[in-house]
Amino acid sequence: MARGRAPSYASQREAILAQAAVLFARQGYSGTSMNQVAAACGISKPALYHYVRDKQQLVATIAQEHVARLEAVVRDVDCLALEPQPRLRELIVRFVAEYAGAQDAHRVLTEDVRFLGAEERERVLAAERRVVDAFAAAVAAVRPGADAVAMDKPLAMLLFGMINWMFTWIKPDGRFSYDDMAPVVCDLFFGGVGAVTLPQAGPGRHASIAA
Amino acid sequence: MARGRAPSYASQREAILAQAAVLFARQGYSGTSMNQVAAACGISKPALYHYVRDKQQLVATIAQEHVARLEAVVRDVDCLALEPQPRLRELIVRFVAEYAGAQDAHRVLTEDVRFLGAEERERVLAAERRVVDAFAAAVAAVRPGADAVAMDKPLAMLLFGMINWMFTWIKPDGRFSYDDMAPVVCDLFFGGVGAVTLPQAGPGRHASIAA
DNA sequence: CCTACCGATCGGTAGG
DNA sequence: CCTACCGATCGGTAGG
Repeated sequence: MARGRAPSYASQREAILAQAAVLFARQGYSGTSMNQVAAACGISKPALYHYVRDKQQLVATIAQEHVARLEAVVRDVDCLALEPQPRLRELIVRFVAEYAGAQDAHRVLTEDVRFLGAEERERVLAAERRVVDAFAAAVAAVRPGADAVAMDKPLAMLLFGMINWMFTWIKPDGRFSYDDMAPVVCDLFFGGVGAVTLPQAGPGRHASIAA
Repeated sequence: MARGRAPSYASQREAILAQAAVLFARQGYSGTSMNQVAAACGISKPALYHYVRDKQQLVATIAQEHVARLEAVVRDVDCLALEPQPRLRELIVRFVAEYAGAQDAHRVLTEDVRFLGAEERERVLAAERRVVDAFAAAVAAVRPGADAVAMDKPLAMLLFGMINWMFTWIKPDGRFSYDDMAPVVCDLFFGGVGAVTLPQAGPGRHASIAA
């Protein structure tokens, strides 16, 4: 009876999600085959389909679980009941740490969600929107003023730009780590946010925020 | 003799590059077939291969021409011989304008260069590195100090993060345009860059810049 | 009748 | 510059 037993369903499925995230991040959604995912997990393709319904569900799960962790970070920081500036700082530091520990899932979230079906895509985008709104509210709180209503969301997006872009240039063996850069982002943002003024509308030219 | 004539080789090739950029940006490199490119151009697949050698050359040309335009912007601004702060401001404004007019090529540059062969990829990355170095030098010039040598490149990358990320959230029919956001980025960066201090190295933890 | 898979191959389509 | 194809591999599923 002491023959080799397969790992439990739950842990095997987790291993599949982790391997798939690596491959999707490296090769893109369409450039990654289910054969490759199966091979990376050391199982056959039919075995892979025992754990996941199809390729779309695989990427949907990776993205959904990642954005759910980001929402959890927002909730955790809310529970700390901090003053505006320490609160935004805590959000930044924790998001950077979350990204550092889930770079593959993060790339899947930012690049591969477009390949989902309309319904699943909307579910992920809705979660992203909640995270963005939480950051925009945190930005508004550190920058009270008449134009805050108009500018807090674009400022939050510039902030996301700084931290989302990090994974393209920070290398594990390099001089600066994600943890090193989080306070730099905070210094830059808190130092500069007071200097920002509402842009005057150009002649007939308009564009708005969607995310 | 007055029958329909094909457009000239050069203009047809330009049209193909533009159409291919749209499709690659929308569907990714692997998710876009050469059949789709041909169909979008209203030509047959063999006709498409009359203008391009293969799929990789197509994406390489799109990325190379885009990064070449960015290098041209750097040269043009250098020719203006501006003071440090107006110079960096001019770089930011012109880069944002360049992105706004080449969003598809920009996405191809940031997402699809990984699918090139080693040689072509290195050629594009080398051009990107020259652009980053120019920004890092411009950042160093507005921020003279002992730690400038260590921090100018990461600060330039945070700056690139803000402007590179814009194309993910600015919508053509929205409230803010690329042109509206360029001065906001300038205000935020110039206002905050003075507050940045060199991060103290964590215990045994290191990471550096590659791009 | 369940689970956890296997070797083989399905109908279509990819780049060329 | 088209029709007609190739070697291979795609995502997904058959029988056992």
